[in-house]
This record gives sequence, structure tokens and C-alpha cells, in this order.
Amino acid sequence: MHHEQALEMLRLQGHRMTPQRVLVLSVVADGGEHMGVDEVFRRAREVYQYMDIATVYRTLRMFRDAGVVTEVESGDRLHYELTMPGDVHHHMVCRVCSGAYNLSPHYLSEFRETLVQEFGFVPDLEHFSITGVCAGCQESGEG
Amino acid sequence: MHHEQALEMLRLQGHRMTPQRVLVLSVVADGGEHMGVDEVFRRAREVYQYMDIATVYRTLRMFRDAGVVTEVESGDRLHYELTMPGDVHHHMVCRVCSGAYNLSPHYLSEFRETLVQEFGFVPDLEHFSITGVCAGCQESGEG
DNA sequence: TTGTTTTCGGCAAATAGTTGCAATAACTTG
DNA sequence: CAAGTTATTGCAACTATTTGCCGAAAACAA
Repeated sequence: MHHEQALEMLRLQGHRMTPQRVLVLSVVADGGEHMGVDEVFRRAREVYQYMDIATVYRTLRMFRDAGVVTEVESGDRLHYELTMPGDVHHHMVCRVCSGAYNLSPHYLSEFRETLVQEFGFVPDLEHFSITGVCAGCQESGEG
Repeated sequence: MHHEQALEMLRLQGHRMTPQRVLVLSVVADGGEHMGVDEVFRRAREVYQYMDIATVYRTLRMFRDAGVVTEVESGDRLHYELTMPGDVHHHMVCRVCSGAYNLSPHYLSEFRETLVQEFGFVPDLEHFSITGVCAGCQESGEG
């Protein structure tokens, strides 16, 4: 998704376009890989020095609910990235090095179906991330 | 697992047996279903009025690492239950009613194998819980 | 442009949970 | 049982994140 499309989506959903929101969106869009809240905050404050951390949290949460960013629980912190409709993926987060690796949703679709059919339980796998130890850290014997 | 066995396990692992630890263990053991940290704290403080919340957190974390209690992320809070070696299970937590349903580990074993074989990533599925909407809340149209 | 409505932002205070530190108490040895 | 060692406690301060409040600003109408 592009910057402009995201703004359009937000407007269509009736959200007001404030300088703070435009700024947060551009920071996340320029960030590339997913960014921690504190990093979004620091970069935004470089541009607008009165930016408040609560505004960053509220804005990112709203963006997530609107579907323009994706929230990743990386270790014990929240990270965000611009939603890429053609590239939906989950994350495997390494508990040793904090590295995040993408995982195609097809690895979970069967599991999802099973839960729905056997228990009628509809899991939230959209913002799904799995903690564990990655291959590299395993070799280092740090698992 | 029983109270006594848990104490024995802790002692064998070299942990000191303090009144605070014995108390926290008995509270969790008597609690039945899994309990929130605040509830463990409140009940413990009824018995020993100087109990500190930090002690409760540290004690439960240590019990978890020692294998005598199981940690469940219920919604956005931590819950604990006495580990039952014959009854290992995961949890499906409903985001609407906060209800928790047990899930046999066999539903995840295939998924686990896939991650290990394809990515060398060893997931932490021991303390695994899945958020979603349960069958009951689905009917109520609250999903 | 001005006025009206309603959402939003900034601040401060609250939340759950963690951590550093000095005092204390549990285990160990004699 | 007393002394020494070291883990553990209680406290306060800290983390990340959320929330209540109220003035400010966005959207929209006239």
C-alpha cells in the first residue's frame, strides 16, 4: 500500500486528517521494516517537536483498526509496518536476538480451519506472531 | 501435580523455601482454574499482610521456569495455574467474553514440526494461547 | 468567513509488569 | 546452635502502554 492510498482509506472511513496523523503515517511508510513505537515517536518528534507519545500510540492503534498498518508483537513491544495487501504474512520472533522472520499465512490456514470446524472458535491470526528461537541462535547454543 | 510434589521439585532445583513462596503456591493450588496475578496477590495478602506485588510476580515467574505452574496470557494479562503433567494443553481465549478453552497440543504438533523442518525455527508453544471469538459469542453477533 | 459540531491532541495520571538496591532471611558448614 | 554466604524480600522507581479530561482544531454548513 502506498502513502496516498492509506490517506484515502482513512478519509473514506471518516477519520480526520491531522498533521500528526499524516506525520506518523509518513514515518511508518518511510521506515521500511517494522518499527517500534519509540522509534516512530523519536522520528516524528524530529519533525514536530510537540508530538506526544500518547498520540503516537492512539494513532497507530487507529491505523491498525483502519487496516492501513499491521501490528506485530515483537518480543514484548509493539511494532508497526505499512500494510501490504499483496504480502500478508505472520511473524516468527526470535526470543534470543529479537529478529523477526516472515511466515506465509498458508502455514496457518489448515490450523485455522480446524479450530473453526471443531470448536466454532474463530482465531485472530491476522496480528499473529510466534515466539521461539531462530536457526542462527540455535547454533550459537543460546536457546 | 500436587502441592507437596511442587515444593519438592523446587527444593531439588535449589530454590529456597520462603513463607512467601509457600503461600503463593498454596493460593495457586487452591485456585482451581487459572488465576490472575492480582487475585493471587489479594488472596496472599489476606494471609500475610506484608506480601508485595513484586514478590508475587517474581515468584510466579520462577515457578513457571521451574515447571510447577503454567503461565497463560489471558487477554492482556498473565494468569497462572498449577502444572498438570498429564494434562498439557494450550488455551483459546475469547476476546469478547474472556472465556478460556483448553486445546490439546496435538492440534499444534504438525505446525511445530513444519516450522522446525522448514525454517529451523523452534517455536515456544508451551505457553501458547490463541485469541479469537468463541462459538457462543459468535451467535450473539458480538464478534 | 463565521459558526457549530464532534473528534482529536496534549497533558498528567493510571495500568500491568519489571528492576536496582539495601536489608533480611534461608540454607550451609562447622 | 552460631556464623557466613548468598538468594530473596520489600520498597521505590522505572518500563511500555492506556485512559480521563479539557481545550484545540478538523470538518461541514450557512
